[in-house]
Amino acid sequence: PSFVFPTFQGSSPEGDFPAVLTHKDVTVTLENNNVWKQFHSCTTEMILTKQGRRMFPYCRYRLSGLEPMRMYTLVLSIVPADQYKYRWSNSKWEPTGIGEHHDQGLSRVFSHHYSPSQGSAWMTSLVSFYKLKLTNNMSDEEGHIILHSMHRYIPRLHVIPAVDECMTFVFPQTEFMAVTTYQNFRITQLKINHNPFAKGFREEGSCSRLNRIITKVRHVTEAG
DNA sequence: TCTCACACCTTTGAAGTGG
DNA sequence: CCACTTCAAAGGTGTGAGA
Repeated sequence: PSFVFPTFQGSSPEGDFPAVLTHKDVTVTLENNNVWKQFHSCTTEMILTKQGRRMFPYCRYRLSGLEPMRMYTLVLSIVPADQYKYRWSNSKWEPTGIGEHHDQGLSRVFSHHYSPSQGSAWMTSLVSFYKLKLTNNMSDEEGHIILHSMHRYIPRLHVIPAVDECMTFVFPQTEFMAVTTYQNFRITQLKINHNPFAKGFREEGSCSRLNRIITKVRHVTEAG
């Protein structure tokens, strides 16, 4: 199956994108659609690092309509959403020329760690690609997905039955900008508020980061 | 723009504990 | 045995300064 990628809009009204896609009796639900929609409305950004960075949000699906006894491999690929490179300018993303060529030889896919499994196994639990890591290191040997910073990408879920043809599912709201430093402050705030690993940066109640810093400074001052 | 050391946090899994 | 708790190590965060 081929896909037409949506045109770039920067932000879009909520509810534009389906949380459910169906192809040949197979239905895929983007389970964390609400979080993706929040990020997408600010244009999602994903950090690239040399050693590899997890995505947040990550792709989390619920599948139905698979043949229970059949074996399937589930794979996530991340492909360019368009041919441009971008810059963050005046609080907006704007195209700034033709992007880097997407090296097919270098492009990588991420096979879910339960692959292959029976259809029944895939359908009884959520399928989360939280282990997937993104890197800008062209010489990466860890098998991470290699992307170019300041380019726009879209994840695709591939459902591959043992011998039949591959089914590909694309949720436009999972599109993101690859960056090495967050450009949009609103994205940083969304990450901090939603990702458990970033809890240390939340400003809540009397235990805020600012208060802790002040306390620490006071401590050092009193000790010295 | 990119990289790194860092404080701060969650997650993981082994070891301990009681029924 | 099993279920639950405790604990320390491993490892995921954005930061902020320097390149």
